[in-house]
Amino acid sequence: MDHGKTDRRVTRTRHLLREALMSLMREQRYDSITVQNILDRADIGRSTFYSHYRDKEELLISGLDDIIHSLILTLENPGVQPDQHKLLSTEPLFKHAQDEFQLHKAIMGGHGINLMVQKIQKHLGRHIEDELRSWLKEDEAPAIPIPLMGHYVASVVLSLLRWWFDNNKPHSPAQMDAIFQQLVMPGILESMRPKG
Amino acid sequence: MDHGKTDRRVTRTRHLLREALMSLMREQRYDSITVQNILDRADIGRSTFYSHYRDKEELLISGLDDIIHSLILTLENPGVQPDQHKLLSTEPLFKHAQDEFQLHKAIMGGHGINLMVQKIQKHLGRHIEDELRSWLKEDEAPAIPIPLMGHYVASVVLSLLRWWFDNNKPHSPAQMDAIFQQLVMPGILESMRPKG
DNA sequence: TCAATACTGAACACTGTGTTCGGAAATATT
DNA sequence: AATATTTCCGAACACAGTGTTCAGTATTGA
Repeated sequence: MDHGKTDRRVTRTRHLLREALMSLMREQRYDSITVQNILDRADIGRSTFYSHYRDKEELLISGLDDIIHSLILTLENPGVQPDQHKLLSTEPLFKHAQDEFQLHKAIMGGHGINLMVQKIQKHLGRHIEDELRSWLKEDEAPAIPIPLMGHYVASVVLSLLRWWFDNNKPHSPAQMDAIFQQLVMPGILESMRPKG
Repeated sequence: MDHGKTDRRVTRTRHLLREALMSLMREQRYDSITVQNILDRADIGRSTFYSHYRDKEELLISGLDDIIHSLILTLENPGVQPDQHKLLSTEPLFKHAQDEFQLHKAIMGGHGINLMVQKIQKHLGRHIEDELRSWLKEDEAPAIPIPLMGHYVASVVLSLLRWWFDNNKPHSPAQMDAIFQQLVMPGILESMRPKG
């Protein structure tokens, strides 16, 4: 009935591989990591690897999709009621990044990791677009294209996150969110007024 | 006396290699370009390549440093008098990008090209920091760290540039600069007031 | 116990890297 | 023009990493 054990086994192997890659990414840049490195650390055979993943990049993506998903959820459901003066709360993101420091560092640090950043940026951008659109009354059109604003906000979030890491987290998540709001909201509010 | 010919010859070879790389980057991502590809396109021998550059990345950087330099100059000397309501004019940048479209596309498009973006961002960030500091009266301290603001502004500039490319340049350079000002300046001005 | 499924690891072909070196070609010097 | 110097050429080589194959082993489920 519950043939979960077989599946768990498969999952376990994949899990080991992901963990090995993540672990290695904390020590060296993604580009310089070898499939053999991963194999050694995970203690997994070569052919086993290739029976699960087409190549290194597929492994990377598979591991990162989970993280992205949880990040997106974190941002989209901040557990706070909507606020006309707050586009989105980035505090949960910074908090998440603080808790899972190593992981985020691995993500932000690497070179071939930009897929990741692009992906987050895309999701986040879309989410922000929706949020912005909901602010508009019908037949209103903002001075700046909504998709551009989404792109803008998403890139700022990630840019602040990167700065925060590169400078060893000199502020608390709440402070970082406050900075974000302070930098971004005035321009957004200004631009959302149809005839400024 | 004028032994320029020898130097020109060397320069010519290097130039051919750079051009070949740039040309290839317009067609495929940097990562997938082979040294042999470059050699073939430049019609240069293998050992000659390695007598000039340590590896592919060094060639990339050598070619890009020039571009970065000219971009930085463009931004730092916009030929416009300083303006208390304008942190920097990005119009020259967008204009430059329009004129040298292929090149910029190659720069923004690639994968391993992030060195480039990082470099520009660093220079630009520093320049903006200086500009911001000049706005402050002595013993004033802004609510948000100056370096963070520099990082923020630089990342927005590059982010807008990228959006502009990805969406086939739907606006004029002047319009893009206007959008930049509109999004960024309110938050900056707000944050520069020492006690808001 | 038997069959199915998942893992192993050695061997292999292949692609790309960076080095070496004898000789050719271009350039500079006299 | 003859010679010396510098630069370039390209084949050959050793090396590292990729992805595949396959016969054999270990695990699991009935």
